[in-house]
Amino acid sequence: MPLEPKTPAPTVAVEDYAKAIYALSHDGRDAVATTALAERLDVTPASASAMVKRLDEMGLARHAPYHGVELTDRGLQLALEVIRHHRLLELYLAESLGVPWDRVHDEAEVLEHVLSEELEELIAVKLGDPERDPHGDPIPSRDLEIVELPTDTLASLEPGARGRFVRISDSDPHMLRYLAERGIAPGADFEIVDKQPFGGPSFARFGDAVHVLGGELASRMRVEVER
Amino acid sequence: MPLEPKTPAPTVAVEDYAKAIYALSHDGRDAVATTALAERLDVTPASASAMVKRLDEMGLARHAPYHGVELTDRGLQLALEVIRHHRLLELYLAESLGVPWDRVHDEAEVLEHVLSEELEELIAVKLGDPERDPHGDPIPSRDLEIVELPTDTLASLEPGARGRFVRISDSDPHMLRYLAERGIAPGADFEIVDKQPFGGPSFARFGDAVHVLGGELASRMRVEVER
DNA sequence: GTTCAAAGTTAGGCATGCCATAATTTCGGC
DNA sequence: GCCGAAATTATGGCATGCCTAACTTTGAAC
Repeated sequence: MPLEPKTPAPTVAVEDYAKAIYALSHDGRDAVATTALAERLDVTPASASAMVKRLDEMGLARHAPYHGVELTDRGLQLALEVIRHHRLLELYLAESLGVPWDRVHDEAEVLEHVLSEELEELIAVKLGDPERDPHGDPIPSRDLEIVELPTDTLASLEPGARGRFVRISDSDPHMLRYLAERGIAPGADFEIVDKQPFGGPSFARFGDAVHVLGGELASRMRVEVER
Repeated sequence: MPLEPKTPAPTVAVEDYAKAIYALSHDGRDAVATTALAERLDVTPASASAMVKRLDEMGLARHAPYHGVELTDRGLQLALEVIRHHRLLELYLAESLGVPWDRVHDEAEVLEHVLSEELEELIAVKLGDPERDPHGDPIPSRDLEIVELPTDTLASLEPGARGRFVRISDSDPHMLRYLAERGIAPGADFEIVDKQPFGGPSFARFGDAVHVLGGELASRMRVEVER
């Protein structure tokens, strides 16, 4: 029996690079600058350059020197697989184990790289093949399809606007805790009551209470606007 | 603020060595031979020797050259912590996610090294601070106490003996699957019906059915004998 | 006590993986 | 065509953990 040219299992670093490229390519497929990648992963551009070269050799990315990286189909698959792991884990940890909303990200960040396909499947089934994680991020389906809905930021809305808060980046625990403490979670409907200009806070009514949402926070909160 | 002389997090290999030393020292504290360690971990004696030296330098073991290794208190703690992770995970995977009995070991083997203390705690609480894993192995308590009950092997019993099957090593999936298929699990009461000499099979009645248990299997099944 | 095999150790290397600094090249707008 | 920014290469370091080969120690047999 001839030995297959077995692909070695991707390392954690490789998976992180694939995820980062995916995220920076606007969840799609345009080219990503080495420097942007380096910054996001907190390494020097030289290191990122070297890794990108490796991803290319591994067939996970196409690297046009001086012109950025793109994921290949296989690279995209890898990225989506890891993201599926991450988001399923986030939801699972929150729902089944009661890990606080603002803590699930860090746990998932580690576990995503070691989750077996078998466990992934059991978790997905147990959760009923969910489509979004606790932060409102879409979970790639079993066959790695993902639907990224275009959204607005809450900060962009003027007083009188109504909508639904649908999503927020999972990477800033402080913002998450702040929102969690106030009972604001993806899925909540709101109405903009007031807004200060120049990056100032928005005042939004969620249920009965009006909350003050600082400019930075408001610009991270993704919303669907009621038309 | 002066920097603490922070101990670097133990690597997976270090944790595995600590576990192996613990297991080979008869769940206790006598010295373990380098070669035995090497064999169990499937490395050469030279490699084991080098690693043992490192454990010593890390303060996890005491290595008396040519006279074996023992775990220090810290090493023992580390081993028990990892074992607690492993066994809690085994039970959790089996109970909460429905991972088959004969598969939980391999999954736990990976996850034990990355489980955070927070998750460990949530799992322990969710399971109600269990004392045994699905194979009947005792789970170290929160403060890392562990009670290893002395047991006999089923193979050592003569016809007429009655007892309870309490434990079997988790590391051989084939045996586990064999038992699982026959509905034999730790906790089951049995009676020895017949036994062939010279490592031959034992015939044991579990419930209504009499099962044939080959010599090797029977000698791995730990039992409490009814007095 | 000497001897000798087994057990154990050291010496020296190798492979992987990932990062860094420094020096150089390329790009693209002006 | 020049120039600064972006990116790349060239080199090297460090951690891990394994191996083989050669040596040392131990302890039991005699």
